[in-house]
Amino acid sequence: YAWEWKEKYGGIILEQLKKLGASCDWDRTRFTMDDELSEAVIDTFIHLYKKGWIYRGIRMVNWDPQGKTAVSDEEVIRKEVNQKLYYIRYRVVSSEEVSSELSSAGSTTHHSPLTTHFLTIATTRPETIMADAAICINPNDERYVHLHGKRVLIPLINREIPVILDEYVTMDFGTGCLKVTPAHDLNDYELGQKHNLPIIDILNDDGTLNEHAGILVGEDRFAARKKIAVLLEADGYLEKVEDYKSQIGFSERTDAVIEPKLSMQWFCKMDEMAKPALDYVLDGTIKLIPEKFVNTYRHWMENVKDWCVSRQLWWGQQIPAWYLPDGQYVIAKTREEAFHQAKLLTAHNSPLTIDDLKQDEDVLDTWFSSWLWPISVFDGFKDPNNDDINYYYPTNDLVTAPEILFFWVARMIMAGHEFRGGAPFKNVYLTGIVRDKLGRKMSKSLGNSPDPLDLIEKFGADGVRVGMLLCSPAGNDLMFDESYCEQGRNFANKVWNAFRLVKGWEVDKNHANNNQVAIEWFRSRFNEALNQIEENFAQYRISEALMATYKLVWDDFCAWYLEMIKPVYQQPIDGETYDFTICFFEDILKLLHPFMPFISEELWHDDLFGPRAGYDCCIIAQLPTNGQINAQLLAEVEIVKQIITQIRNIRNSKQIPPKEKLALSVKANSTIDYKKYEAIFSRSGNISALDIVNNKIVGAVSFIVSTDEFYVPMNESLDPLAECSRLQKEKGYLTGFLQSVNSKLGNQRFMSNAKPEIIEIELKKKADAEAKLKILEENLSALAC
RNA sequence: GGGAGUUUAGCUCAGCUGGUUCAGAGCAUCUGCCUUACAAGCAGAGGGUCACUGGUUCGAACCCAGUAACUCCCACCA
Repeated sequence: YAWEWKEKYGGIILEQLKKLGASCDWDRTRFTMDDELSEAVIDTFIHLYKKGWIYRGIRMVNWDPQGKTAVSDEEVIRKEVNQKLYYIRYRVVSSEEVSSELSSAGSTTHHSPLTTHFLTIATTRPETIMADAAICINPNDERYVHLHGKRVLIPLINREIPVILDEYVTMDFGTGCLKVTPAHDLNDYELGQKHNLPIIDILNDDGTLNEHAGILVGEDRFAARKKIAVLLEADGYLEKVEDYKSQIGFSERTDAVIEPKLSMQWFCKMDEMAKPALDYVLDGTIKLIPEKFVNTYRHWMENVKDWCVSRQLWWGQQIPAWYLPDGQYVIAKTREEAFHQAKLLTAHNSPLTIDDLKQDEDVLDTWFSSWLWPISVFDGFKDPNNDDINYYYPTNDLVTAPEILFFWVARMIMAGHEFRGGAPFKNVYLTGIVRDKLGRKMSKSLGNSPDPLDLIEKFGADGVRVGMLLCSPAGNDLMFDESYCEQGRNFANKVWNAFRLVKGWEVDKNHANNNQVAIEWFRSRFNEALNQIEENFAQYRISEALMATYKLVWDDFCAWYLEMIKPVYQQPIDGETYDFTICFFEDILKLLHPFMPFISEELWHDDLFGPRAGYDCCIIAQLPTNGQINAQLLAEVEIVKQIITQIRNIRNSKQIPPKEKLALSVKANSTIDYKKYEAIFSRSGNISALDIVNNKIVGAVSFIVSTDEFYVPMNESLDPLAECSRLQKEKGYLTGFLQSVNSKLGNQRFMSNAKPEIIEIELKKKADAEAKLKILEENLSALAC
């Protein structure tokens, strides 16, 4: 990782070291990688060179004239700056030269002879006119049809340049005439390439004008700008000057204005490598998760440009190119080999010595070593058939950030194909970017990134981890907020408290187990959740897997299961229930471990779970395997839970304390055997007795769950009016619901078009609603209202 | 300018070939409880014109078209 970021931070590290007073020639100190990686990088470079995929070419770099170095894109800071837009006249050369006085050029608005013999361009950089290679106009621009095929003279130096046509020029910006300066602007360079224009570089490395400029030689670019404006003005070439705001790049280190500068660089051809790398992703050999990145990836790969692999830095792998004094070069692994090759290039009796060779001072792009990572990390270059690489290549999952999908991931795929003949991994999981609550990227300059150690101090390592994972929905950025960590801490606390409860139980082996239903229910519920969690993991939905685990532990295990089996105060628990509970708890620890490694491991080794052998650790414990699910039991317990909720509601609304026992009578219309759940009603609902009845009970609070009727007798008499309005309200809702179902079923086109199972569901909805309505009406009439 | 994506409850997000997972989850909020594991808790409750407009369909959060806002990547304007 240090290597990966060296390009970005290498300079900063050097500065710091210098400040500390380290004494050596830092500017000439190279930081290189370990020998084996270094060798692999050089070998692959040579390999690609021999295939003809490495070549030298011209590229525009960001040049810092003050630091006299090239700077990377990340080190260029763009700022909005007030500038001047200079409107400059160029004289059109024509056969019928009209001699006219330039000095009285005040009236250009109407058709004076001037407008036909001059064209006007707008530029923020008048000092570069000496580097102009052409004037470009849009072929569709009707204003300038008369200029097609003409030539113009650059003011002051009177060099003749052509007028070229290209749709690149926007007609409504400036004057519609663009000066083309291939040496000092990237777009102009490309335009120049397209139209075969000469490249005239008028700037020295320190930003002063060189002899190619012809005038103002030796002046700094900004001084030259002012002076040339004066000269143009004096000779009547300056039409006007406007204020103009635009973005300008500044060097991060020296704050100098960045100068685009053409330079020779090493390139790696991409088209032949991109094709197979694209295919791996399109044919599913490599899966990108989330899938949306496939589109981006394809777009990139189809429009890939050749990769500039050389960098003007001191830290990095030096390019294995060696120059002869005459400018020729050879590519070789060592100086000796280079010398050997170089001799072949020179005449027989050449005086060339090995010391005459000069190695290229540029280094390779950081990604030129990083793309080898999946192979080099297992020593796959030096020893291509070793056990590790055979086992780990291709690996299952690569987890990385989407912003380096192209820089790193795509290139690893290319390198994998080229150097090992296959994809380096099967799945790429792209994480989100961590942002703060306001959606801003976490960064040092904004100061909005919390210190992880502070967070851990506050919420615990598990709490912070859970917090991070809770807000990591698959494929989205994560909006980080401390409250998630708080939730994580609370969850860890909950687990701890559940442990304390179980730990405190007295066990009586002779006690009978009357918790079979609860135990069987939880086992089913656990298996159901396990399926769901596995499925979430398989789809890389980490936050959802966590939430499913969270709910299993908090709701099902703590809130329901433990409450169901919890022995009454100071009573022992039976041995069987206890043993099952310990097993469940242990399985839960295994599920929790990926999210909460510390607390789960800590509890794992407590003697509550029995003695552990030396290496019996939660981290390597096998996850529980899928077991049976009793679907009917699960469904029935859901109904039981609803009933208990209803009872709790009654307590709430009638201000009955939870400690006071209530009786419950059931008039079952379904086949559910409620007696089976009596223990649960008793423990979780504090129900004294469960009676199965065949008739309605008058004077009791009634409610309906599913299609069964429940009655809770009250000591005090009920307020019939309040009961009545409650039932009326429910009736109103049901009637409306039934109406909508009926209208659907009455619709001919629905009946003929909808799938049979949909119709069946609608029919069941209708039947259920009707049954409920019937009960409600009976209850209402019993209340006599 | 080119490309990709997002828009569902106060917040962060599910919603998997249009119909029981259809309007959901967690957090936050409100109400009542210091009930013997847990107030960092328990028990309840409220809360949404599924960005907007139109279309397709018996039926749209979901499909199509347009509009708006936001985000990211790449290229950057004389």
